[in-house]
Amino acid sequence: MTEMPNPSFFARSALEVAPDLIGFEITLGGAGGIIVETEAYLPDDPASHSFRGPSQRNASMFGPPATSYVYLIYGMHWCLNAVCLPGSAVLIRALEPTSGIDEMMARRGRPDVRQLCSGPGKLAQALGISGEHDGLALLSPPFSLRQGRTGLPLATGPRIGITRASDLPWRFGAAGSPYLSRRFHPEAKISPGGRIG
DNA sequence: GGGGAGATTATCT
DNA sequence: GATAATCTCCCCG
Repeated sequence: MTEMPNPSFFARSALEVAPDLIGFEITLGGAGGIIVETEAYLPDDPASHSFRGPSQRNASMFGPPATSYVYLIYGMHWCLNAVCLPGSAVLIRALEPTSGIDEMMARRGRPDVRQLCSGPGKLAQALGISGEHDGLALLSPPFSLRQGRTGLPLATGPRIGITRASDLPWRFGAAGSPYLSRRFHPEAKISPGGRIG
């Protein structure tokens, strides 16, 4: 029950992996938590960094599945992705903090647990993620990924903060979790631990 | 508790 | 030179 996922877990469309990652626990150097929010980015997706093909920044997105893709946004925030099939990735958007909480609070400079990992930039800062963590294997130290919780009620909605393809409901999360970057609309709830379609 | 401004820089046009 | 998968602070009500 607390096993690492098989590498083939990530050798699928990001659209399948993104909802399946909800409930997994990810840590870096012992700090991290339960994944409660993700977004999918695909190769033919205008909002994806891979849309115009490989480049220096997005090289990791074309590497093997289960690789990290870390990039800097707005000149100051790092974001962590899990690479799936080539050119696709899942943005890890929010965690429910479970381990290394004191350490994460120190990195964030805030005592509020709800503000530790409730956003892609926040969780990267809390876990100490930066450019040096780009292109690493997510299933090997210093990262760890394991099944945490099962049966979480799943919600979907439009992705956040993008200008292109902003209507697609490719954001996934644990409905009602207090650790989301933003709430989902109530009717966006899918099914307890269910699959997407 | 919601809306808006500003921060700050790698990457690509 | 414009853009960007964000966050925080400040103001308003």
